[in-house]
Amino acid sequence: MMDAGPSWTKERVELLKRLWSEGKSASQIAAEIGGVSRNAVIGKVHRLGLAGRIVKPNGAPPAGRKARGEAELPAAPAPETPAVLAPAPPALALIQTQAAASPPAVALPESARVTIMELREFMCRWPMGDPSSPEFRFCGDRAITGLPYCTHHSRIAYQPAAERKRDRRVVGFR
DNA sequence: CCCTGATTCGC
DNA sequence: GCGAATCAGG
Repeated sequence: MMDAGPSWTKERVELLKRLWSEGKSASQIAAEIGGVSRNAVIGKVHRLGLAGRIVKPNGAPPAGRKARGEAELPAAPAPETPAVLAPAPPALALIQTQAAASPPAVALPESARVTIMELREFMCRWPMGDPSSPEFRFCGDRAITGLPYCTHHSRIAYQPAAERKRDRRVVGFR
């Protein structure tokens, strides 16, 4: 006589609604309600039309997908040289390798350091730090006229082949 | 690897 | 309608 499984009874749905509106995560709700997986909770939430409850303060949606068919971008039209970016920016791998290889002592002339918003045309665009981090900065020193980098970083960026070969530690690529 | 929610699709 | 599988992203 027992039900095979306590599906979404009124009580359970209301509990779901309440917890969801309280900001509980799907897995938390699933645990509290019991008998259901977080997937079940999410599925139900969507069916109830409760999805996408609170929008982030700024406006960027927390996370989500678009659709199965078009997971990735169709193909960025490659908007030419962004102008704000260096014509030939050093590969990220290279940058990190260098940063890591540089002695903490007299590493880079971390004089300026600017955010992308503070970056000006005459400033050195040498990236410093993890681009995905809010701490990410550009060198910001006075760039050599006509070049995207300051003297210091220009030497690194436009290192002669011969010199590179000798000073191989920086390579990486591939 | 942990977590989040989103979507799909067979049941 | 349901929810596991799968996905994208933090």
